[in-house]
Amino acid sequence: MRSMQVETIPVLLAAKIRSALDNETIPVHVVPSADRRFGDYQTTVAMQVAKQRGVNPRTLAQEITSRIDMAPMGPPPEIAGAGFINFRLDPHWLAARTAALAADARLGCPPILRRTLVVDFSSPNVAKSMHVGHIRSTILGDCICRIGRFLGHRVIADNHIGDWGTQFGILLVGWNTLLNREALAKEPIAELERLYKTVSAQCDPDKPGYDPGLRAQAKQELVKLQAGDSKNLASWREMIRLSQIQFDEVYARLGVRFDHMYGESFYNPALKGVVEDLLQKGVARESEGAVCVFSDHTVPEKDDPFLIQRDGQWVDVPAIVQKADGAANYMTTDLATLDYRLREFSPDDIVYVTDGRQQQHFRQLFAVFRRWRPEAAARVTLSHVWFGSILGEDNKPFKTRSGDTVKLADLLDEAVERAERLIAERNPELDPAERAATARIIGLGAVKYADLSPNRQGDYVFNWDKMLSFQGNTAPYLQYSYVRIQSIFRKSAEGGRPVAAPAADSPLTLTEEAEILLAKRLNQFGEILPQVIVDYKPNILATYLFDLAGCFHNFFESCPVLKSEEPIRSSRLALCHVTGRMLREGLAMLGIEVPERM
RNA sequence: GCGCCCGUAGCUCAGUCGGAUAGAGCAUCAGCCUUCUAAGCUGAGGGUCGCUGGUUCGAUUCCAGCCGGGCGCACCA
Repeated sequence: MRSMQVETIPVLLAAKIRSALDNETIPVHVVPSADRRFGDYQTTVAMQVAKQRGVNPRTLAQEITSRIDMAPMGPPPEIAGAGFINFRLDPHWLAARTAALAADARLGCPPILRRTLVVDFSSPNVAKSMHVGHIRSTILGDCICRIGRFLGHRVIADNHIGDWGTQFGILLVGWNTLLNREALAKEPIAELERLYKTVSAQCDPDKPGYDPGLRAQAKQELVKLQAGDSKNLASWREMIRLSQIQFDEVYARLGVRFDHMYGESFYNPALKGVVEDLLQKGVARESEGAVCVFSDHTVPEKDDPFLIQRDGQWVDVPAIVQKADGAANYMTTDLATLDYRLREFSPDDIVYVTDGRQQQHFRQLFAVFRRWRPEAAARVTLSHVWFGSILGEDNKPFKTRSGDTVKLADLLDEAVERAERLIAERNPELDPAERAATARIIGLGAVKYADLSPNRQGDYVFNWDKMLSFQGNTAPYLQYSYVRIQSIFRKSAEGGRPVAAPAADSPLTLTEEAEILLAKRLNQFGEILPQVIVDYKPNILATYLFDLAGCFHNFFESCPVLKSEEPIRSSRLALCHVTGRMLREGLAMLGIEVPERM
């Protein structure tokens, strides 16, 4: 399929305005009109410019519109209110554009400057089960990758697995003293979690069974591991191997793929050099036995990630790159990772998808990196794409290590089971094999959509019913819209008239209100998709698809397709075809599949 | 204390580079299946956009100050 390589409607209209203003650089925002009475698109640029120039906005709007030639897009623009300029689209022009859209591989997305994007997401920990806390990063990150790829960017998905750190001291003590081989063979992650839980409780001074000796032993095992002790190294590798099996299973179910899974340990050999280089360049210095990066006082105190006000005084909150015990921490690892990625991939953007509580960490990380490698930092945009917490019914965050978390695998099972029950109820004719396959698509889609449709920065309360609700603004609603379109094509084929994909030059005939509204909405896909990636906000795409589905249902209710006469019939089939494709591909960008029947 | 985020319909949430009469879903009520899948569609009711000021022709959106909630604040990630 070819690409039509055209600009979006707001871009075309903005160009006309700029040319009318004799100013090619002025920012002009053309947006879909809030109300249908005000046409299809509107701009407030006349009021803004009039303000700067101290002239009457309506007069200026008059001047602008008199110099705009709208043909063949639509009638001359209208002026309304205080100086709004409203544009209307000619249905014939819209019909031609929609026909081209139907045959466009990019669904109307404008050409882009290709960028290289590294996306760091999911980041599960070895020896722990993946739980609801991992779901947002995994699904959001995957979605960003998918949209980036669709737009034509080079995307590198990198899973920064937690395979190193102090928890392995505790795990090794458990491994050496409490390991049940049988349990490990049966349920490796559950057994590893049991080891961790048992030993860590005894290493916690605030807990009843506290054993200082065991705590020292854990530290000892960690030191041995870090020093390359072969026995500990072998145990550690076994833990990673067992964990990797779990990760692979979950990712396969979710349809998430990574280009790399370099764990934290991958960067171990580089850590010493990072610290030395920071010291040598004067970015870091020793403080209380640790190696730290302090504020360089180049930004106002309140914007300085290395300062905080306490009791009216600005005090240092340095970034620690080497602890007093000589060990590196996650700041060091992240710096080494950043350095590696820049050398290996030469990215234009690096995106970190984590929860919002790590905002300070990333502000410090980015600031340290800019001071450490200014020339490299100038070539890359670093973004922390953060999201809110998942809360329990009591409005308190899920605790990560206290056992009360819902396992991701269980969540997915439950979603699929619920979907299967619902399908059996609604559509008993589906044979069991198709029902199972459809249940998987619907159940997983519901879970993903529940995470992608709200604003990522908000917290949300975990709730089975809400997450798996199949009514209203949900994935099943969108999938259902697609299914109904496919049903039309099936019916047509059964009647001996299979429907071919519409050609770019096959004319559409748009007469009914619902057809025109649907066509307008279809043409907005190319406007919203770039917005989604600019702010990394998949909910914009989700909202668009929901809205599109609404327009389709509206059209579907009021405009018979197969029973209408030519040329209306072909025209409506083309509308169905492009809507179906947009729903399928739009949902695919959210990581959601579509069934043919449900 | 300081920083970040949040506060929009009974509930869950969209919407802000300032724009016209603030939108959905759920729930409630009233309609629509002999007709392309009713997981749908149409309509109704429901709002001091936390409060108070400021900037502006125009503020849910920007600024300041409050109120309420969440998170974070040297060697965990």
